[in-house]
Amino acid sequence: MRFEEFKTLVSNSSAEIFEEIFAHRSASVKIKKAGVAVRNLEKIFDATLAISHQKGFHAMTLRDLSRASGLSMGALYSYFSSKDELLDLIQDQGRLTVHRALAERIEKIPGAAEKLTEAVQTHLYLSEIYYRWFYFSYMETKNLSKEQQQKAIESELFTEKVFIDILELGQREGVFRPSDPRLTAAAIKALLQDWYLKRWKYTRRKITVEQYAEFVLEFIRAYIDTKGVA
Amino acid sequence: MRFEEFKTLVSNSSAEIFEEIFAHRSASVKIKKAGVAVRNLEKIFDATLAISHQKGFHAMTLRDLSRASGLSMGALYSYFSSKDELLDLIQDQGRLTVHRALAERIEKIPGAAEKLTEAVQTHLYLSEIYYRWFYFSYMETKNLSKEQQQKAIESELFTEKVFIDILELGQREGVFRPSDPRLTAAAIKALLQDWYLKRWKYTRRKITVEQYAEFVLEFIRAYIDTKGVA
DNA sequence: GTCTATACAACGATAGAC
DNA sequence: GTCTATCGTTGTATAGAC
Repeated sequence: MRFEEFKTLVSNSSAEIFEEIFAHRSASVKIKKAGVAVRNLEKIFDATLAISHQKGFHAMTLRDLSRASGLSMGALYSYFSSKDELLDLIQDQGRLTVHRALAERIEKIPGAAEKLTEAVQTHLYLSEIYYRWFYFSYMETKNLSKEQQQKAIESELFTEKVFIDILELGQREGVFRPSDPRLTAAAIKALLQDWYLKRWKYTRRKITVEQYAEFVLEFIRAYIDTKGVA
Repeated sequence: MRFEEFKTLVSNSSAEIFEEIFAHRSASVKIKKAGVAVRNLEKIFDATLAISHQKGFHAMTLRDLSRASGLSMGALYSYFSSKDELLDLIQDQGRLTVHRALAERIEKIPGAAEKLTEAVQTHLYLSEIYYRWFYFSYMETKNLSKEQQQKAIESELFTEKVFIDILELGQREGVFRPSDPRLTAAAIKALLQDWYLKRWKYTRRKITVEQYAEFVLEFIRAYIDTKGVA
């Protein structure tokens, strides 16, 4: 699938995200009017991701956030009860969005080789669209509470499991040669994560996400395919 | 080379590190006696890396550092003039140590295939020994001054260049098949960095650094070698 | 629902005794 | 060379007017 096509698919469901936070976290969000709450939650999340991308969540002050979001300090506290809770809110929401998109797209596809292509593309395309969240999620893990850190670890292992399952299926099918699925899946994840962790490098070199996806797939296939490189 | 052998080679030159900081940065370090300064600089660096590993440099307070290093707040300021300068000090020192070790070991070796093995092993072994510094360096990049961020980018590109040169040499030699050296080098770096970024995962799975080095080399060779997998 | 004004704790940094 | 005591600032969070 082409990136442009994927993008329109995702952006259609993107508006629902903030309505979902509002519905799920009404305990924290003290605002009653859904319209107002949804609009401001989006402003707050965007501003938080933007500032944290520059200098990190911990270095972002609530005065920074107030300025960037256009809401006063007092108003901010109508949407979360502490700075740490804001961190949790963003993490939870991001994971929900990403896992859902990943799981939905892969289970439909039959055949290990085709699943692998789909999974790699979906992960890269998603991280291209939500790249600030992916970066944020990676870099702020150690600032989380123990409970939330556990969720982050589970999330890492969940994504890895998707690839382990595909690799094992392919070995049973005979299209992938025998190798340690866990080490290979870990390597695949490392290659996928480099796309958003080193975004400055790929942007500078004018590599598109489609070109990178193509390269990563060739790189992986050279190692796992039973036949040689095409 | 085996990791244990590498370790003894490096640890012999490891004691000189802090004497070198003391010599190079006497403008910041106000202490006159070399013996005292070297001993305390080591305590300060170790404590900073340990605390930052847990909760990040920005979240580490100087009271934390005082407690962990065993020096008072006042004494700390005899070794650096601000918290930001401490960050620079550690970054500079780490880069110096790593670049020197990397360059020294690779230029001696003839032949692209052998250079590649040596470079991968050296990078992984170094990051195993100085893993807290590697992790620190990666995660704290965006907390640096613009000037220091530039140095971090140059450092990333320097390491990558080592691999680009090896790949191009191998293509001229005819032992590596034609491919984009920059994309391949970026992928190699991603695999090397995963070792210290996801240390918890590999520790949990009881993967040793030698096993990981072996795996990474096989993974890379499958893509770049002219002949198939051995 | 949003604002301004403010409380209060914790921070980096320094002065001066020893 | 290191300590304790303290300064001024900045951070998160809240109270109460509108």
